[in-house]
Amino acid sequence: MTAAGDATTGKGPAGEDPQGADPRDGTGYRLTAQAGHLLRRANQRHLAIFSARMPDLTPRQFAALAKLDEEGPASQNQLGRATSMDAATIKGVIDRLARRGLVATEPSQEDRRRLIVSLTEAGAELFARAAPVALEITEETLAPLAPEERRLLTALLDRIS
Amino acid sequence: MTAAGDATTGKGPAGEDPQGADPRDGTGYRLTAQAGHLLRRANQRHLAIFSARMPDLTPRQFAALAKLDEEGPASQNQLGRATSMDAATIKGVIDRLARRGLVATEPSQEDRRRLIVSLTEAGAELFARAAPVALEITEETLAPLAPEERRLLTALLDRIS
DNA sequence: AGACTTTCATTGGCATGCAAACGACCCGCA
DNA sequence: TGCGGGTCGTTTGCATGCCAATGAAAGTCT
Repeated sequence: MTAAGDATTGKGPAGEDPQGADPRDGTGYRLTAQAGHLLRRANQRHLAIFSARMPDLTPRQFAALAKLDEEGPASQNQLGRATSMDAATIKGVIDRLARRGLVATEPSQEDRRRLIVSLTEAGAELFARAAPVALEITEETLAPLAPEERRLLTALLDRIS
Repeated sequence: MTAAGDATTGKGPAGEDPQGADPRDGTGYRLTAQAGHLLRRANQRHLAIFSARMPDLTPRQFAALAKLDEEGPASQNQLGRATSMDAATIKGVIDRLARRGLVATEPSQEDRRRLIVSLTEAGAELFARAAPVALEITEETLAPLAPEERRLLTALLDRIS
């Protein structure tokens, strides 16, 4: 270990307060006990696993390809809603995918505001190769949990989404 | 809200595959069933709640204040590790907090590489007012769950972090 | 002491993510 | 038929978030 004056604050063992309010100090707040912090950390680990296993696609780019594969062509905003990205975000994602030739865009005939996005041949092929890896990523993300716990976590996350 | 909630049973002969692989289509991938997607969506909802309840502070800015209040002054990188932000990210957060006079920075005496960050009077006061709100944010984030489920989710998230 | 390894802070670059503002366009309704 | 409200895509601005590279400063090992 390093001896560079790095007090790791061992703190007390004690029966912790699961809510994060701690009577020991004035404000009663422990960052690491908050749901938001835990969600962020879990997500961070997941993203690290993702980029290690699928270096050529970002999670969002893959999500867009997956949804296009799942549901077929859609307008940009539709696709954004389906993947939980706002209009500004999905635009950047689609632009980058289009620049790589993984998706194609064309204006809609019925509604001239809309920009229809569809998978290209290359995009479909890449997705087909990537999908199994994506399942492995989910697997590795949930690796610390037993099968029963994985289903439970999934269900709980879905309910607070 | 979706049918993914009943994933706790062994299921029948050919029920849903909770892992997200679905034999019905070629690639066998359902985006909305993946842990990463659910983590992201849950986090998204949490961030929305946060910014609605605490418009003057971002989650990361608040986290930095909270950690400083909890552990006292620390170097920038130390604080980053304590709040799970990398060196590049924590720098921006501290810069913005310093510009608002909520934290102060000064070079360390013992180690001239280090930049010691501490709460200012104003920062401590703001945190004192914000901490109760932060607890409410956690509360609202977990509102859809029963107390027992909240503890369970927290524990599961901690294990995959 | 001198070389090698680490750590610290900073910077540049790329990719989200969200809010707000815009112009174009569609639709229901008076 | 014309108009106001809502949608679509775009752009700008700000705040993460991470990687890689860099120079300065410590620490370690011989």
